[in-house]
Amino acid sequence: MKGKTSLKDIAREVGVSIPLVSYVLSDKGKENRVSEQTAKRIREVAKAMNYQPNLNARSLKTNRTRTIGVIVADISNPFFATLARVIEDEAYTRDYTVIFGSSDENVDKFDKVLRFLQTRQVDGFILAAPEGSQEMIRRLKETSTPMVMVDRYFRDIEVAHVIVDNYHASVQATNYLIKKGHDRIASVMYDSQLDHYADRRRGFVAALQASGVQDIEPLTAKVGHVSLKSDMKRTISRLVQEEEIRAIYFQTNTLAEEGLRQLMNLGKDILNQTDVVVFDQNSTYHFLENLIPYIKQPIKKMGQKAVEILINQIESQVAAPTTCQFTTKLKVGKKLSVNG
Amino acid sequence: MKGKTSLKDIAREVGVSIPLVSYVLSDKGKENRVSEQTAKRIREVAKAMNYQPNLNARSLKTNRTRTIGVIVADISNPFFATLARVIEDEAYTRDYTVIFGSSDENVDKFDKVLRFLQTRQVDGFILAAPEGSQEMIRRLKETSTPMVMVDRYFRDIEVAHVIVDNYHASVQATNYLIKKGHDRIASVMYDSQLDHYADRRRGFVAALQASGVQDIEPLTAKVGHVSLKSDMKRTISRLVQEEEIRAIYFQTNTLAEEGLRQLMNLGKDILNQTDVVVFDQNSTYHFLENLIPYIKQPIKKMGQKAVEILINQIESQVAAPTTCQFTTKLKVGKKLSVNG
DNA sequence: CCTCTACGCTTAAACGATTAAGCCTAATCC
DNA sequence: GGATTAGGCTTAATCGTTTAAGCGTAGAGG
Repeated sequence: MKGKTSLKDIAREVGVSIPLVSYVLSDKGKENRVSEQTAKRIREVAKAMNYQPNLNARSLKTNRTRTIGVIVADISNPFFATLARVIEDEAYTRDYTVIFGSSDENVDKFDKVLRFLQTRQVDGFILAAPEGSQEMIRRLKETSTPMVMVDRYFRDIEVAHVIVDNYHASVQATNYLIKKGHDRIASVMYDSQLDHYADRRRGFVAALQASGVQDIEPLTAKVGHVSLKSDMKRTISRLVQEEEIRAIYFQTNTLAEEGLRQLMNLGKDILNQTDVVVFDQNSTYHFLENLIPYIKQPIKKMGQKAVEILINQIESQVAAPTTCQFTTKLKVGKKLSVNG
Repeated sequence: MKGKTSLKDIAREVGVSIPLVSYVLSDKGKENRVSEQTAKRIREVAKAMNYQPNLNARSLKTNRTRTIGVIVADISNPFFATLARVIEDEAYTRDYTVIFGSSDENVDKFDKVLRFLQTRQVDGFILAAPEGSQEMIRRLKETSTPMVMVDRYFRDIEVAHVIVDNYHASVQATNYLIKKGHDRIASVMYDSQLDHYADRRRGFVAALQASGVQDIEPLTAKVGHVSLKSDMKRTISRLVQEEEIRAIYFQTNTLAEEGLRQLMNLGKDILNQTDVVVFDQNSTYHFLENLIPYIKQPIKKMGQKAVEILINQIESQVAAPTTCQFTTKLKVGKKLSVNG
């Protein structure tokens, strides 16, 4: 990356001062009364020398980097990978750069990445915050750092966020299983205090209660993030073998992925007998789309909206937190009988 | 992001000059004979004021940003998402930041992203270059920009790269199908000039020839990137229905995903009768891992190695292109008969 | 003929950091 | 006791860019 040409080089070549070159190349020639002749010459030389502005240097002066920091749970998780792609595209078209970080749902790591990105002078954040990160979000808010929360939010902190209507999504999912004739429906969720999970849980409970189910506790199962595999194994075994449940609503795609694996382990008969609904599609069962109904989130719109809101905050000091809640769709394909 | 504290603020607070603060906070106090007393005071104040260095400003002086640019085909593709995650982790532990960009296998977009990242003063690149990008790679090489190519490489440009032994991987995959008793084996690949695809093709051809197959042309099928869906539909129809082939080796995961979908469309009987091998695992059939044998690439090692090589180049001007070729494994699970 | 304005440019200062060089005082050396 | 050295700091320059302010010259206006 050596021998990059700077304004100085161009100025020397053309025989003018540095600011003049700066004016011309940032299209402020007119306001600064640069003669068209000189301007033309400067542009020519700049092109010939393949001038690329040093955005870091510019940032120093302008105090704006046109860079946004995005922290998600795990960039290799399909949901976040897709979201990341959308954010990247949207940001690039607006001439912003994106720096990603993964928190692994861990507060300390989240904090570390956050600070790291701040050190990089990002103009703002798009965050899928982990459980227990309220303090950091408050800290950001106090310093009026532009930010938008995605996927998650904290009910008691007023921050711009882009989410889906998790409550009604869960109602949709649960009702689907009810209408399929199941009277005993289980739901597997993460053991987490995050509000969007609580919303999903409430939706599930409400739908069951509306259908007359009373004793809901044994139908819900919580698994840990780090102990996912072992917890899921125990959970599926309990639900399917002990409780003999044949309808499960997995509240995230990672849960479904592991859950389906465990269902398979119990044999294809059980797998085929069990009706499953999943929150969020996942390419995991993409080519079996017909098989697993799923709650479809408008990821593309969510990502674009998040970028839009964030950049509005950054560029015009919009203080009022903008909130955006999208509705989901339950996608049900024709069930291709695997027993065919 | 306002009210950030700078060296100046600390200096004023402590009552010393800016450089003194700089020396202390960058652990160069000793060399510069700062008294332990002053140093202590500076550290205290820095902490109290929550000082975070402005890495952009530092970069301006040091001419190093500790940032690397990573351009892949599509960050939402599982292979690249996983690779991205590995690169991110490895970079973070080395105190480097990563900026990602997707090229969509499109040269113009690749060039655009490349220039964009250069503008951001990245110290070097990790690139999965698209077809036809030789010119840009050469340009980077001429300016001695540190870089490592991953997944792909150009046979005629000497650049550090981290790839797998594509030739032997293909031999493995093809031999697997041969050993399963198939005498007519097809392979679907992208219609691309990229050398790693050529290597895969050669492996396939060589394995077939070694087993005595002569007329290989009708057994190979090329599909386009943009016209993937329609091409695949036609291809699968030709191979499976006209040629009555029941063994297919898909040379990438995206090909397999679409190919399997098309196979499904032909009915589950055909899907079940057809033996498939895929280059690279994909969470698409992750929970059906038992079903589809795949060529496993050591993504984690590849990503780590790429970062390592790149940072070596950046930090010690290692000019000699380092090359790293990993071997793959054919992963075959027990075939779970889908027919029950 | 003197002043004013327009024009086309330059100088200067700043952003936040790094790094070389210099200055002053007090202690050490022979 | 004069020179040297060590210690503890400051000044100055610089990275590439932006932006405000200033400075000549020439033509217009009175």
